[in-house]
Amino acid sequence: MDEAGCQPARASAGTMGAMSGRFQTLHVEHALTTDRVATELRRAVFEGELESGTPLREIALAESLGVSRPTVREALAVLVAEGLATREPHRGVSVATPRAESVRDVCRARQVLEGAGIQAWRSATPDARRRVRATLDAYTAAVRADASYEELNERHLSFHVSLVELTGSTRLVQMADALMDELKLALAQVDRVRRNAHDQADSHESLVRLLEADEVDGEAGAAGFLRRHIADAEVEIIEALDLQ
Amino acid sequence: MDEAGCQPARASAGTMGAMSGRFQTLHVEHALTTDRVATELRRAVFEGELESGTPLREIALAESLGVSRPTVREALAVLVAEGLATREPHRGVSVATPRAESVRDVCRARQVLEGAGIQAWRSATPDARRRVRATLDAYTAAVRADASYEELNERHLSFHVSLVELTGSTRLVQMADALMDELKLALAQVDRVRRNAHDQADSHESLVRLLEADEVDGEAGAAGFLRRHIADAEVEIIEALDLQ
DNA sequence: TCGCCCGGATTGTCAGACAATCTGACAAGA
DNA sequence: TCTTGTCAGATTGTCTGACAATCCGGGCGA
Repeated sequence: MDEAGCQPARASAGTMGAMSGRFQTLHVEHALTTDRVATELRRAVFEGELESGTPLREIALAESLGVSRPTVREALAVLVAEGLATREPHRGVSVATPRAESVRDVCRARQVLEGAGIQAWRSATPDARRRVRATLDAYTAAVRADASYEELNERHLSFHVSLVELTGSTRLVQMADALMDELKLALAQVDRVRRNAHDQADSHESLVRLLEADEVDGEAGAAGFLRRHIADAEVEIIEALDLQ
Repeated sequence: MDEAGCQPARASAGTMGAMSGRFQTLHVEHALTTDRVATELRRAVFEGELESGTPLREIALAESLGVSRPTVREALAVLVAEGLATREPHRGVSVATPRAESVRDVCRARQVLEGAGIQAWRSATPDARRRVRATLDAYTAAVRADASYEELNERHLSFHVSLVELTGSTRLVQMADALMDELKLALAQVDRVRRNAHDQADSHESLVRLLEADEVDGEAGAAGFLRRHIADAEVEIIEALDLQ
């Protein structure tokens, strides 16, 4: 039921936009220009073209994107609502600056959402269970194929979202998507140096093996595994941010 | 959580330039009109003035609120982002219609978020623990004082949010707030008939007693209590909706 | 009856304008 | 020199007016 094209084109734009390459301006059929602009801005943020803290001037964006200022304003409001940018009254919108505290908060929230997914493993639909395996396989395949940094990120985070999908709640999945977008923003600010952190595919394989063996609870089960995994990711990202 | 409803005194916008004493533009809570409009629309939705499905015409709203159409559009975008309204391309924005499925989904999500709060009881800050007790007391006091339906709702849901605050995660609290807003929307559509459902204060008292006794886990503990409580609320709301 | 076209209504988007406010720099005074 | 007041430029928040695209309901013809 997640694949059924629900009406809010915005939700899927977040996860699909970064993967779908660069044909945004041409191929979108009846996409409203506001969404187009928002998607373009998201892409620029995720790919690090816009550094954290960069002010997003309405007039400059309107001219460079070939749209009007009200349209830009609406798109900026979307970005702000998603937490990817911040607005200060009369001082405009700028790219959000991920602080260590916000990374900790995001990871605490991930802990809850993904943990709920794992707890729901036994009662989850076979479809959702298959999807966990599928997203993991896609991730490991991308790792072996030496895919781009952005694609690895995308597939890695998609796997974690698929854990939340085990709960069967579209709202929880939406929340997880928003959290992942914030992480993508933070990761985009990290210098390209640590792009090699993606040999964790094996770790995820172990996690899914535990699930498939129905070893869910406890510190030795999938739950504990996930807790450690997210905690590791947290300190890793924070360290990367701290040393700029 | 509701700020003092500041109706900004924007009376005479025309005749101000010619006089002498022109500095001293006091910094009163510079409420942007977009936020004012969004707040007003939210209030109208929560108090049932706008029935579910009512189309929100931009021009009509602009005239009746005394603002321009772009401002209304921005406010509507906020409502849509919050899930209180839905936009269909080229057909405009209308008040969201809570379906049984969405209520189920909201309750599933609440189960996860509030459950996480309860699990975090022992590790929560004393401040957060006190807040749970405080919001409960405020709720029961309102019940005894025979407060208005809206106020009872507000305090009831505030209590549930305070459970999520035990996690210490601002993002989880934000998510809970959004869920509660959706519930408020659904409850606003329910006819006033079942306003008597608010003798549950005792039930909440039992829940907090379990927490304060550190009896968290298990079906006999606070966790199980919460699960049953939310499940009950779910069927209650859905039944109320189904019989229109 | 069914399908097609049409005019009104509404949205999506644009252009231009203005006041309020913030920023940065420069001049005046201690 | 350091502080302070003022000012011009830049930017936002909001308004007005306009236009094309699209959707809706109704009349027309087959």
